[in-house]
Amino acid sequence: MAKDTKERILATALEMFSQNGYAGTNIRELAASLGLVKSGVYKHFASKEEIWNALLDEMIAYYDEHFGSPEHLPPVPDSPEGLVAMTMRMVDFTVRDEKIVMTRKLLTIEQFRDERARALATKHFLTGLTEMFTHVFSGMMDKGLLRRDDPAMLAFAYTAPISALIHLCDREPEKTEAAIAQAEAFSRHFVKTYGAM
Amino acid sequence: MAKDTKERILATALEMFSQNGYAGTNIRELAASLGLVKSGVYKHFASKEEIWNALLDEMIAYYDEHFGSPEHLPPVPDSPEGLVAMTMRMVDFTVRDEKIVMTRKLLTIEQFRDERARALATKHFLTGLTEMFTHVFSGMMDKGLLRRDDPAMLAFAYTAPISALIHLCDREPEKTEAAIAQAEAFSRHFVKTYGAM
DNA sequence: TTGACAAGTGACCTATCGTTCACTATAATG
DNA sequence: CATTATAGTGAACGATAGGTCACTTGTCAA
Repeated sequence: MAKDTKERILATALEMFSQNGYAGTNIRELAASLGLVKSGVYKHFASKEEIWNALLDEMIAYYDEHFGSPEHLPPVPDSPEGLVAMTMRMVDFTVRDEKIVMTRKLLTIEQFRDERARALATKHFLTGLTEMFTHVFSGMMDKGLLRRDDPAMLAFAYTAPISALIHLCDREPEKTEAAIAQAEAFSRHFVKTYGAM
Repeated sequence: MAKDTKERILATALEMFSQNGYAGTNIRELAASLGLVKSGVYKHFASKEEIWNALLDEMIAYYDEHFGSPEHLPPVPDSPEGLVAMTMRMVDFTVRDEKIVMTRKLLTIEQFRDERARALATKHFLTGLTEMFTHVFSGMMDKGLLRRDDPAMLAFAYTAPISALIHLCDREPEKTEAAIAQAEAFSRHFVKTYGAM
């Protein structure tokens, strides 16, 4: 009946794959948790692997849509404190949005097995963030808010520690509050270190 | 015949688990790659899960033995360039030692499924490194080689980006050279930024 | 009203999983 | 030399995996 079954399958697949991995997930359970029997799943996807591919397609499309083009770059903050605030908004969102958390876990788990997961993981965890903050820091230097320096290096030095804390939240959710506090402390330390005097 | 079969099983299990995950590995293949038949494996381990547990025991013991106690802390460098050199020796070793690479991949893959893997991952990827370099930076500040600052914060700011590059090498080995070069550039940038003037 | 189609069911298929067991070869021990 | 434990074999086990298929149901258009 439900026309959105296909999407519900993908949503549940994300849930299960991100917890138990592709190999550790079986179609019976997936179907059962949607209130249908496994053969019903095959009305929407030809195979388990096709579910996996569709899920990756969705994740890649989502990433490109939200972070792929220059028009999605965040605004350049007007003050050092603005950078801290923007960062904390991003961190807070990314560790609390369940779908994004599951996406990260899935990429983390499957990065060694699947080529596309591998590529998306690097973009998602490293290069994407660095590029984004290269733009931010470049703009802040132009505004005289940051000491002149290599913006790409600063972006890497800034985003990698925060990314590490985000991964910590994924791994040990009970440490989320402490990790967020540490992210804020780090962000302030960063602006103190690199802020224009 | 071979008395070391038990260890060979563990070595092969590390190889396979780190590539395909626990659920994605089967005992038949594992046994075959050792040149024996699957029932032979059960002469040494009661179950697949026992192999997993023994492997984790080994990894935990190895970690505690090599990084667990204060006596294993690295010497405090005598110059900023000494810090760069020490860092690069560590990075070079850790991305080229196959067993350590596989250990990291295994922890990465299984961190969401197994409690002990989760705990070891946090130590291995985050807190262990931070503690180690907190000591290093504290010593360098005492020697007047680094500007006075919170050594724990500096250790976090230093190790997290390097850790991110190590993960990149695990994920995309063909980028190893570039990642190592970036690690060195980052290290130099760090000492320039925090070095005592 | 009817016909076509999409969505879901339940029984069944084959392959493979982890695991067991009776058995054999070997090598050390009394 | 007889014995006994160890390491390994090969066939078989039940369970479960992914996948198929004939069939039913509900919906909507002609």
